[in-house]
Amino acid sequence: MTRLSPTARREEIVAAALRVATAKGLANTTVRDVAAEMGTSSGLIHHYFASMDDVLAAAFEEAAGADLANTEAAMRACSNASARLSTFFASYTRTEEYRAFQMWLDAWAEASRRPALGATSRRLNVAWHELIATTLIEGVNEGVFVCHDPAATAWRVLSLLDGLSLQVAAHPGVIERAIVLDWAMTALEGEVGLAVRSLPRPSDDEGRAVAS
Amino acid sequence: MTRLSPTARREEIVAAALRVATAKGLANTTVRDVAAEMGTSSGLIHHYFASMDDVLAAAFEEAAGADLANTEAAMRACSNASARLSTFFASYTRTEEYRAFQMWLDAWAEASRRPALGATSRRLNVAWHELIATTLIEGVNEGVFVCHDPAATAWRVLSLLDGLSLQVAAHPGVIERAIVLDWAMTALEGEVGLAVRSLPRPSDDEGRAVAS
DNA sequence: ACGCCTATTGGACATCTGCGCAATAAGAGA
DNA sequence: TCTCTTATTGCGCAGATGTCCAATAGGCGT
Repeated sequence: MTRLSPTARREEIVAAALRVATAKGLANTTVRDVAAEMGTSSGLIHHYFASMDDVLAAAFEEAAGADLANTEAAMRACSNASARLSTFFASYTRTEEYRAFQMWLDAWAEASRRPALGATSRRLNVAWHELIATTLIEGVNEGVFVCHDPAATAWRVLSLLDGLSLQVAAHPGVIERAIVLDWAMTALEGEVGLAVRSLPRPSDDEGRAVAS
Repeated sequence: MTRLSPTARREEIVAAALRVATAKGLANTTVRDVAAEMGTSSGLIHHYFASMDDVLAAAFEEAAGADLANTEAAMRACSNASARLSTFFASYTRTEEYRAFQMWLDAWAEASRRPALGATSRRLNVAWHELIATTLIEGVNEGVFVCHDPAATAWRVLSLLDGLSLQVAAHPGVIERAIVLDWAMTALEGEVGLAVRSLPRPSDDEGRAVAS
């Protein structure tokens, strides 16, 4: 259709791919889907991306990277490590649950088959881990957390959240989504020597208000 | 080729599908792959299964169901809850890591797209959960565990293992597979009020000897 | 030895997939 | 207004996929 600049077109392709992937999953997103979403020909996409793998990787990066950046920003606004952790949990479950966690499932499953998507998925997962690990170290330095191996604890917290969210997304009804946050925070409290429920739980109203 | 009885042929289809799925993932297993693996025509498969979804579900059930049964049997041979938990961890990481955890990744991702596979995946995940929850309750009754919500703790343990194993499978090198078991057991010890490292860690030699 | 049931064949069918390429046209600069 | 770069088209290609079906043949019971 209308002739766009390379950068603008590239961004629109990624945006369209993300819209399709959010609706039907990364693994089910095809070149023709994206072209139809944009209202252009399918050949156009290969003029900007060497392979579909690259398109999906860029779309995934767009979505998950934005979630990560939002969470990071929200945490930076907190004055202490405990508040940052609470914000992390609230932000994680908000973005991961209300948005499409199915995209993460697809990314993990496809990681071994699509190199670019796999590299992106890996990089983002590591970034999430470092976000937690950094906060744990800050908490230890503040004297409020007891944690002998922040990197290990961070992987456990992240993996626990992923594992629980995975059940919510793949097997609806097996775990009530509303309880995931509480369970994960309880586990972390045990890990860093806090009393159960000492980290304030964000209320459901709060979470829903921001998510809409 | 050789004419088999319906039950025998059905079993061979499932076995062949499992072999293919182990090699290249559930999501990448096609009717023709399975037929080629058996050395028969592809039409034969639809004489026994209404859809490919059913074939994959049966193959996944065969694999994951066997792992579950083996773990259950090994745990039943233990005399107390602590030993049963140690056996659970050893058995889980042995089967899940040395075998193809990729199959679980595919099952979770495909669960929303393939009804039969999704139902099987759900059922098996719930069964794993109940295995842990039951053992936790036994430990509480024995007076060795302190656990206010065994069902919640069981979901946390299982999800933590899934989340960690997921990283090992999807992003090789990000987490060393050898350390997953230790991390998960450490987390559980915190959950049930045991001292760190009080649950005996199965040695690597042990694990590798049984896995071969 | 014969007949019948059905396991098995082998390919047709319609659809989808990623990718590539020659042709077209839009728009910026001269 | 003309030219030239290149964004965009539209389709072709080769291969894959799930499903279905008429035809074949293997083997059990008579």
